[in-house]
Amino acid sequence: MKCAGSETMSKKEIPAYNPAEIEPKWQQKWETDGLYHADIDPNQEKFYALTMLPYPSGDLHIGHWYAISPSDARARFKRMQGYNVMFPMGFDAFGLPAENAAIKRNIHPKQWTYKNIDNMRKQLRSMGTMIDWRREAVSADPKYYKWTQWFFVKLFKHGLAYHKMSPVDWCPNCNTTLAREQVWGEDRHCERCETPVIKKNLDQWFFRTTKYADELLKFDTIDWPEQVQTLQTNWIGRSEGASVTFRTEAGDDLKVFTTRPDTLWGATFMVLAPEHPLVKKITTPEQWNTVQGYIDEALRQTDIQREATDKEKTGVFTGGYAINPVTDERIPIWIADYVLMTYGTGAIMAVPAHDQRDFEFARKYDLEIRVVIQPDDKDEIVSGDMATAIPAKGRMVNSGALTGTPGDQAFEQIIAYLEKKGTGYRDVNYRLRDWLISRQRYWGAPIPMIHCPKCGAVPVPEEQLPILLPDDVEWKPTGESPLKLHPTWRKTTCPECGGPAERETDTMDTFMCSSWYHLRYLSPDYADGPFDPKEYDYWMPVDLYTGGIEHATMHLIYTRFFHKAMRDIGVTKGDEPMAALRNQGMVLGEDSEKMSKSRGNVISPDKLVQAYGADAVRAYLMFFARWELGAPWNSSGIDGTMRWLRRVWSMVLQPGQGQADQDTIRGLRRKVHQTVIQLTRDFENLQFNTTISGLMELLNEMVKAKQKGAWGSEAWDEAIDIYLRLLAPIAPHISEELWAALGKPYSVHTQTWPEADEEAAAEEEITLIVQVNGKLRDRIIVPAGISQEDAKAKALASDKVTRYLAGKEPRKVVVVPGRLVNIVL
RNA sequence: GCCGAAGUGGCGGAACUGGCAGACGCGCGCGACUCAAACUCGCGUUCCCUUACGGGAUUGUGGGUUCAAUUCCCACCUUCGGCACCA
Repeated sequence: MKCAGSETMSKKEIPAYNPAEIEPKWQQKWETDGLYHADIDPNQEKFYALTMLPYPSGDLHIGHWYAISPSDARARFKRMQGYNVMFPMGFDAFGLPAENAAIKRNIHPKQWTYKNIDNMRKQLRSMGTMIDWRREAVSADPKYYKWTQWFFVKLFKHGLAYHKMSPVDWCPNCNTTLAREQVWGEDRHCERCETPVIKKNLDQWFFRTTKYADELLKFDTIDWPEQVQTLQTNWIGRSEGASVTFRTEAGDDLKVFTTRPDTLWGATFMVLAPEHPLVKKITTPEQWNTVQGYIDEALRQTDIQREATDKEKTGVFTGGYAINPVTDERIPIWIADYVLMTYGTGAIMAVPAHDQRDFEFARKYDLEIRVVIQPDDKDEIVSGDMATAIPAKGRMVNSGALTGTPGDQAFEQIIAYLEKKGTGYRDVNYRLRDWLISRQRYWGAPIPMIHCPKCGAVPVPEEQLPILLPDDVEWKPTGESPLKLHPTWRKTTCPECGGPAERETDTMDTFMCSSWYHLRYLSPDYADGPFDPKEYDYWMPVDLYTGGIEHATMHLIYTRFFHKAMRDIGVTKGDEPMAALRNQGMVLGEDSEKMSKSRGNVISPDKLVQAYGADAVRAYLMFFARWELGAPWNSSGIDGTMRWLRRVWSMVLQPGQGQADQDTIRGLRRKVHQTVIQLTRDFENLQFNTTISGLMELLNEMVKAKQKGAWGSEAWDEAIDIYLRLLAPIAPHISEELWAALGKPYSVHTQTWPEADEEAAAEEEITLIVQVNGKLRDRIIVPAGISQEDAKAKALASDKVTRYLAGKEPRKVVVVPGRLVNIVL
């Protein structure tokens, strides 16, 4: 007889599980041994596992752990499966927070950044990751940004970088311009500091992302989440339609884009954006004062005020007229701020009967509303009776030669008509804008361009790169680029004519640095190019990229654009940089709010590591939520994970006693091999929470088997061996320590992933579910291979069933082999 | 307004292909150990009725398909994310 008491009495003294002792010990040894070095091996299949690199803000946040440690476990799993896995790390080291912190504390941004990097390296090591540190890349390092600049020059030479004067978004707090993607929300605030942006007219550098708009919409060769595909597709905003040219009485042609060319006969007026360049020419002298007044008013308003959708539409008549190219009628030209200069041509043909905005405008200013589309499922539309516009497709009416064209043909017919007439053509428009990359700040890669009064904008010759960032600079933000205020830095000579010239003083958006960091990891010290082609050919593309969804329309569009542009320039190969992408969710504070210092709900990973050890923190982060969703932190939850690791510890080290029977042994092996099958599947699918619960379940079974005397048996040794290998990716330290304690050959991390023995995993007996009218009435233990007839017979013979049958014949009996019998009365 | 995701016990979540809803863990309750507490271990824990046996309800709501629905279909509600006068 065995009871808790006798177990206690026979207990041998085993060392306590002390992560503070074993974790640094193994981290050191792995480092010394170069255990995680990833080198080209043509005989082994490669796996490039990449996690979005952190900004060196000072401390690793629990969010970094949540992003990195499950990804690390996944990479370790792949490695045990036999892949040659590269898991690199680096730092997105340029950027504003360094300058802001430097201003506050009066230390140099470089010093601040590199001090933080040192600290974060230490923290990343304490996590027990399999990072190959030889491949680390730091974007603020001249040997890195030399190539960022080199890429800029390449883009410029191939016509993909250009500068122009334009109204751009300016963050008055960050004192710099922002890309369209970095302006968020209804109030158009800065993505970083949440200050509402304003417009400034500046000469700025852009990358021609719009050239790749169509290709960026294709996702068929990559395994990316639907959500990211949708976000990018919406962001790019492709609209198919037509460009139509209207003559004006003032002489100039007016081009508009429309997605509804089939409504052209209903275009009864035109509207220009107030900033439209033709406004001056079109406006008649009598109307000039009114128009000028309206433009002044529009310019005084912020974008937010102007673009508020609930605002009543306003506008003024210019006095000018255009000619509708299909009706040859004179139609008035208005200006109104509901037409945006930034989309299409900044001018529209207004079809009030079939566009709600135009309808509201027409009603307010008493302009003609002419019905030209009649949907089949609606009564005849009478313009005077309309309460709203009818934007639906339908048969063309009042449309000259095309009257009667059915709705499904209208689009093609009108395009053919316009193209034949020469007044319009099929066209496509995008919401996507070119990427504004100029930043008026110090801590970034200088744009390698020279402005020569004679030759214009000339790229710095490649052999002169990098253009180093000077250290002796006043980096206080004044709204001007700090580099502009440096006494000597900007003065140079023109590489083309040799005359005096000036350097570009803006620096690059840091998203440019992070568009190619995955390439620098390949060979961070390579001096003959941005990367070693040998490394590229072996490792690229990235096999699994993980990171937050917040970059869907920023980094993840930029890096795809960058890759495609470089492919066309001949630098990279293949169409996409990252073959698969997965997003993790966010860890919220215990109050279910986003963690922030001001809320005081920040969880410090360092303190958790001190209290529980890295293995417990890693495991808890993998266990406590669905990885792709995230969840609020729960402080007591981690105690359960710690308890589990301690139980693993004593299960392995504490000997048992007795002799187990065959059923126990068979049951043990069954659970072990079933767990192998489950964990292999779950790791593959990044379902980290169930890998942990699977191991917890197996532990519970093993402890029971041990109590029944399984300890010391062959099956027990096999179970322990497999358990430690399954645990290794999740909790690398404790598994290594226990592996060593059992005298197994170093290292558990170079072992192969266990193969399931399907036969051992198979169930011999199953619980047959017996339902009556779909309700559970009985469970019967039967042999796994039971025939349908036998299952039916057993179910009908069940006492509990006969009670419900009450002598009647069932109408129907459904047998699902191996699962259940449903008796329908 | 448009696009997308998600709604399962007190909480985080599980359920591979339509087949036992609630695995695993937290929390909680009872018990063992202890002078006591912590740790640890054992048992219980969706809700309602019932002393019990047992029964009923239940995966946001309402319908539908099916022998059978957390899973498929339709409508709606809530929450979150994105976009927003995009012609």
